[in-house]
Amino acid sequence: MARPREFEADPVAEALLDAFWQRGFTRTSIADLSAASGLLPGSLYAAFGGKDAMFALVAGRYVAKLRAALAGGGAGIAGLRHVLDAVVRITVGDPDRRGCLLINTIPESAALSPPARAVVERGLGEMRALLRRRLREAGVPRGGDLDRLVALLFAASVAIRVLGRAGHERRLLQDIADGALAAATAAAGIPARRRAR
Amino acid sequence: MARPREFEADPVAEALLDAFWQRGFTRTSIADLSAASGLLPGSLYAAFGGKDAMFALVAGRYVAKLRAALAGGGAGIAGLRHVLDAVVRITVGDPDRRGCLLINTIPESAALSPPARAVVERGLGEMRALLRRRLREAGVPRGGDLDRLVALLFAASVAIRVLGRAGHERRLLQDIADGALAAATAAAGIPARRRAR
DNA sequence: TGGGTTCTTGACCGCCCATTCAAGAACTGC
DNA sequence: GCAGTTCTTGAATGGGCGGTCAAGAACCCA
Repeated sequence: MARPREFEADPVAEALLDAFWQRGFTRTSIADLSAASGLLPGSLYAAFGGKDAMFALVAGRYVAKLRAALAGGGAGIAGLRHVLDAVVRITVGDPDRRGCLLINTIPESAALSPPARAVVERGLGEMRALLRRRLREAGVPRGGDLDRLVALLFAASVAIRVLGRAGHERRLLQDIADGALAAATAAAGIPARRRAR
Repeated sequence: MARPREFEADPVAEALLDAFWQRGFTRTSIADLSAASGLLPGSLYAAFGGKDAMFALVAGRYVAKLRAALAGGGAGIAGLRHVLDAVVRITVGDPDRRGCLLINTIPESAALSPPARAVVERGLGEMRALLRRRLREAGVPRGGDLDRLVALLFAASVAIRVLGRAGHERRLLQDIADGALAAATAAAGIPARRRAR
């Protein structure tokens, strides 16, 4: 046995996530991470490895949180509504409007290590798979229609996150969610209920 | 009069655009710009000012090219189809899959100078306005429906560009365009013609 | 109490960044 | 051909980057 570490990994990882989420991978320096976590560079490297490993860790935790935020809401069309509304809610609920860590990372994914890039890509794939599952539960049969609806709902989710980061007003983001959902329900032959505004 | 410059501004600006488009603002160094343009740093600074000014210039040229690429296609629903198909075409037509310079810049817009940021925001606003104009031409009256349709089509365009940069297959991007267009035509009461696949 | 192990500290490394500048080169007008 | 002006060159600047490391501190166990 030896000297115990003076910090807990969880809150430190959360602080690293905050830093990466706000400034992105490239523009977040080790000094930023050190300031955000309260740990000196040496301790960060001893505990987590290099910047790449820190980002991969943080991205994995982010995916888990996203998964939890979008879970529930029941099956069928209600579940779809729940997912899209949750996307809007978490987007505008962040006062810093940081958008989605995974999507923000796409333009700089060439700067990521392969493992970190894999975490990002798997996370996005999971979100797309969630929408597909919900559509299947809503009674949409496999086929071209399903593909098109998954694409549309995925696109809506991505755009809500991107335009949320760009600072667009909630109304636009909600219009995207409503428009995509109305399209999905109509095309799938599910009675859609227009959302009150 | 004095010594004439040994290069033309236009092809040099085009080279700068290529560099920024590929690697983004932050990760593109002056050395990158120098290598891409064939000019030494001193000449770049003398001709264009600092990195910020170079990016603002380049972004303005990019907007002009985008405007040209999306123009035409006639009025009404045909014009809308033309715009969305053009977005898909220019996205998958780029072998490097660089996506949209403006949208790629959103996550790092905090690193931009205010003038450069303004160019980016105006460019995106112009694209949204183009979709709104086309919808009006297609007979959609002003009101909540118009807002929702603009939002959906804009979201589709943004997502096509983002997911194109992420390397997704053409099929997904075309599904997004088709889904959004089908939704728009259906919701607007315009007879939609399903696209052949 | 003392040896062994692990953690923390903060200075340090070499490199690359955006930017500047003095010196030389190339041109025009006289 | 000379003066004046502008352009090009290439090195230099200070600062920040990701990453490392030796030294000291804190702990467990014997």
